[in-house]
Amino acid sequence: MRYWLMKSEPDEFSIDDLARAPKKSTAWFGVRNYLARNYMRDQMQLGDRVLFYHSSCEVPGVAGIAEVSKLAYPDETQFDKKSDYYDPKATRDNPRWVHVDVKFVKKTRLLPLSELREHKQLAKMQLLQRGNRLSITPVDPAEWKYIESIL
DNA sequence: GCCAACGTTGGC
DNA sequence: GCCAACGTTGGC
Repeated sequence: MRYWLMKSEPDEFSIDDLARAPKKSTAWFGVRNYLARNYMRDQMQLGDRVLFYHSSCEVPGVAGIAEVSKLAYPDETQFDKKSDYYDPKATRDNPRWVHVDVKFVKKTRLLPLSELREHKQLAKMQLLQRGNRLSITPVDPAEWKYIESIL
């Protein structure tokens, strides 16, 4: 089992939205970065644990825990001309973008980015590296364990 | 709203 | 295949 961090803008979709969603799960649609896509497509397994991270908001940080509940499959929004995520180069025969489903596990206290940065045990987290913009990053098992201990 | 960092695009 | 220009992300 692997561990991940996935960013979502809470104005768009928050941990509370996930808790309220049908079956408490959602398709993680809209990822348009190849590395993030490849993590979902090639590495995510059912039951993998996910730090649900709120980004681009007043206090960015970890807001809850989720798990991978469905393996990668094509992202419907790439075919939808009305969608912000429409990709004219994607076809149903040759889809370019896939995503997993994630399911609510629990809401946690908000663990702010600023606090994550204070812990030297987390200094190597990919999220905290300079210039990191990737919306999906792997989390080291030791980092995961440490974060659980301070949540 | 600013801007650093980084990914993507497209001309050559 | 290089790389400048451009667009996007996301913290501040």
